[in-house]
Amino acid sequence: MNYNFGEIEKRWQQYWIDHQTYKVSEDSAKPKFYVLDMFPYPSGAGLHVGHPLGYIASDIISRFKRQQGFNVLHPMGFDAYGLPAEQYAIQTGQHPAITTQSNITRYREQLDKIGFSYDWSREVRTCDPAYYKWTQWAFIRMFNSYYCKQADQARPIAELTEVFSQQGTSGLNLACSEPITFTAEEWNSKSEKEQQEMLMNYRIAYLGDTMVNWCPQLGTVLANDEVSEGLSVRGGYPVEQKKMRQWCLRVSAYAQRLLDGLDKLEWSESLKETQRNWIGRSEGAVMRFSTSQEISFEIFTTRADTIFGVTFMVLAPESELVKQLVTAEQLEAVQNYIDKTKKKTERERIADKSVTGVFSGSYAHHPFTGELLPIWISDYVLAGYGTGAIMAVPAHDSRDYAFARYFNLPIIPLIDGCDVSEESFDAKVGIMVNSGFMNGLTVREAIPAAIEEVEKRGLGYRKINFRLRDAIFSRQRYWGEPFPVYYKEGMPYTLNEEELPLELPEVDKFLPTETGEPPLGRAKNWQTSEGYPLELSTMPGFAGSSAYYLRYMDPHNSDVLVSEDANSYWRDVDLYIGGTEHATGHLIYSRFWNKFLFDLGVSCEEEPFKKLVNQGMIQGRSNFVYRIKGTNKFVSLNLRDQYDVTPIHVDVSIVHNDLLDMDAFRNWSPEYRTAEFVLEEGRYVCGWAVEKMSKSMYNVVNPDDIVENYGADTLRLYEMFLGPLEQSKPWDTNGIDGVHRFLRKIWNLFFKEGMLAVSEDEPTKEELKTLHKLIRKVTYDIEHFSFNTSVSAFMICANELTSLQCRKRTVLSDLTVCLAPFAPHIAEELWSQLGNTSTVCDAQWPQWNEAYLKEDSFPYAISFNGKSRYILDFPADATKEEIEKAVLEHPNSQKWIDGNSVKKVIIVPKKIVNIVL
RNA sequence: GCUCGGAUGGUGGAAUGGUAGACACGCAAGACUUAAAAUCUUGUGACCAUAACGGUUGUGCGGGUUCAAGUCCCGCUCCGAGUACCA
Repeated sequence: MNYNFGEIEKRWQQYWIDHQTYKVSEDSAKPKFYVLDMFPYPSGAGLHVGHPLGYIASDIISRFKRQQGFNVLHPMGFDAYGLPAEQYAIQTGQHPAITTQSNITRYREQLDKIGFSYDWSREVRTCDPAYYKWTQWAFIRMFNSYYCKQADQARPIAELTEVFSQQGTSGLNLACSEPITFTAEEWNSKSEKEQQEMLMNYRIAYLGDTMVNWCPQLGTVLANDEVSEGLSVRGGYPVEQKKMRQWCLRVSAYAQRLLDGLDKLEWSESLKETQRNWIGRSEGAVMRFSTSQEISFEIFTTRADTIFGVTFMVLAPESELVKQLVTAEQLEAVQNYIDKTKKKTERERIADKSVTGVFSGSYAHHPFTGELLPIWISDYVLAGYGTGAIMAVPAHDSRDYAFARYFNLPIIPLIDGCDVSEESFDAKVGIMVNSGFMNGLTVREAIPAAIEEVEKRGLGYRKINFRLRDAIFSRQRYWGEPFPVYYKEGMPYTLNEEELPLELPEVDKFLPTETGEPPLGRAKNWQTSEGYPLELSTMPGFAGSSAYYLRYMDPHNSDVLVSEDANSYWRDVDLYIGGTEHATGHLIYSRFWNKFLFDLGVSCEEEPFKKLVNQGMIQGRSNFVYRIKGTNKFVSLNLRDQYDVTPIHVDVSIVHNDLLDMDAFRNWSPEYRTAEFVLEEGRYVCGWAVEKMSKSMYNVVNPDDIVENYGADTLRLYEMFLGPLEQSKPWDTNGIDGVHRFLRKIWNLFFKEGMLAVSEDEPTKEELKTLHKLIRKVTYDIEHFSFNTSVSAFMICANELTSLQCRKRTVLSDLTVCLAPFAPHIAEELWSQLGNTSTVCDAQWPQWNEAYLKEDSFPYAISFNGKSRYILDFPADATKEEIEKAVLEHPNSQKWIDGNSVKKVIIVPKKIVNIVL
């Protein structure tokens, strides 16, 4: 009987389906374990070999935990809303639902071939109305909530209107867009519409006029995490700043909790750091500056200690203050400057590092010295951060320094001995000078002292600022969740929860309307039953992925997002595996969303993902042939220097171990039909390079092909064997034979000349040692996500058992159980061949026995005067005297002792044995 | 600029401060074969040496701690990732 992986894998996959092997339900008798993959967006290209990497790792953990007696929840679904399907729809007219469905079908086929232990009965799709009902439901709840900073949680907005009518805003500390105060009388005298407008200031989901990232090519706004270096992440189109009225989520209200929560999570330090930077907490002070005009304005600074070094002020061009502070003489120059900066896209503004700015004509008064400080306008100050205005301290801030140098403004150094002739001194160290009451203090002491003084004099107050902005939640697109919102007299109202889901309507075209409205403007009867118009934007991609892990707990419940029973059993995700690219997007939004649901009492854990592992990216490994210029002749890699050649990408599927299949190459493209080759040693060797996996580089490897040629078990093992899970690495099919060979070796331990040849004899001590070494190593490795070394451990074990000719049932049985998480198909087959009637996934994970692992001998390190060292083996129970004697009699030691005046010999196993001569 | 990673043979990569290079690929030699493929066996960091034993050196560079450093500490170089006028 040969290892016929194709037949075995197909048969067992069918068995698992027929027996619903991986279906799980709540079981209070067992501890739970929730293993989650980041669900994929089903793109048209299908899966390449890099996608399953994380899925294989999570599947190994799932199967392992199940064998250890856990009740494992391991679901999968699809993040089905997204731009590519819609872009494709615009080009072809094909409805995105159809494209998405066929892509999902293809993904599912590809995933099924790899033998994952998903409970597919729990599948969710974000575009399914039964699913997005709960996305819309959460939105309604956010709309109907405000954030109370005293209680530090979200609360129903009805509570707030009650309080407003009794005491106005007095005594309240609320997260809001604009800080405003009013009395109960003022509130009560407002009209319904005016009250609604004021409530917008506090809702967690609110409609706000904000500067947004507008992408003209995509025809939609984008969130900050969807923009990178001024270009859209999807598509790479330029993005510009534009003021628009948009739905927003008050994520910023949760900034501190999002920051604090990180400490308790088992995430990689680098990912936590990325989130900390994104949240961007900075402690400082707000200071008020009066001006030569009627008004005064506030700035934010983290360096209050540098107040005596302020020589000018700067406003962001978009700041409201500009209008108020510009003088008549400067009006034209300022207007020109603002027009110029407005024309720049975000990208140009970032790329252009040259110093620009214009004087407003006004002056601010220095709060301590009363000196006049010119107020400038420059785009190096951002409208969106702090107050959109700064105090400039050129001596101690490099940007202020560059500006001061360019416009010839004074620079006052404040730290003893610092040299600001060439550059600013930004470091927060040194002794203060030229600083009035702070003179003689260190910078560390001066910062709090300055804030204290500012507060005492009533010039400002301590303030913590966050970089984290509210999430912009509207997209002017078709293929997304519709908002459960309608408009009455221009004010938004949400639908009742009973009216959900509000299904995505059909449209004739997926483009904006002639009047520039989003595609939903084309939908017929897009209004409530009372005839009020419905919202035309749809929700962004991250909406549907923000709470999907909760839905998996109870995916078919039509009454609630997740029942209390299901939620209190599954609680949170014990292990989440996915890519780092979601660090500042999905992983922030999800945490925010979950915290909101936690405040509502829907989710019983405040953090959704306890442990998170980022699998590395699998890059492509391209192959090249070298064409001699102007010919159809190709020269092998190591001879190419002798010719003038052009490297050409060649499809990796016709290259094996970097050797070109020349016939296949001639058939690959008509262009190469007549290709000739210059060979080395009769072979054509291709060059290679690590590049992104993409069609144009001909380096995409499809997992289906690997499964076809080597089997799913080989693919699974090989992906793990490639290197550490978290490391990015190129895919290189070259080494796969070794892994495949290992599986055949395992197979051959069971079968001899086509027959099962398993012995019932008791295993020997040596055989037990080999087995238990494996169990210990693999158990440890799985718990530490070191799958590459566990595959090695299996290979060593197989080699040892082969050379021991070990065919003992007890040994092979445990070996099979250990192998099951990695290579489930072959393990099932061997397990059933051993006569078991249950599946190997329900077999108990074996425990190793230390007694079998005891070493007979132990290596001792012997060093002479700390200058040389030998390692000698001694029996584990050797006494100090025996070791001493043996060391001194050892020829190497004698040689060493004779030629050198040795005073001290040290023998070190775990404990040090000193021999003093 | 800042933050976080990383640097070990021809290649991918192993090494709780304790025999560096496990395991695998590749390569070489051998066995089987008419031959090739497949399979199996042996060898494989570099240098020196040998009939054989063996020796020297070696984990990006320079220091340090230690009986002992790829691993810990200090200072560099290079590479990768993220982030960026965040005051």
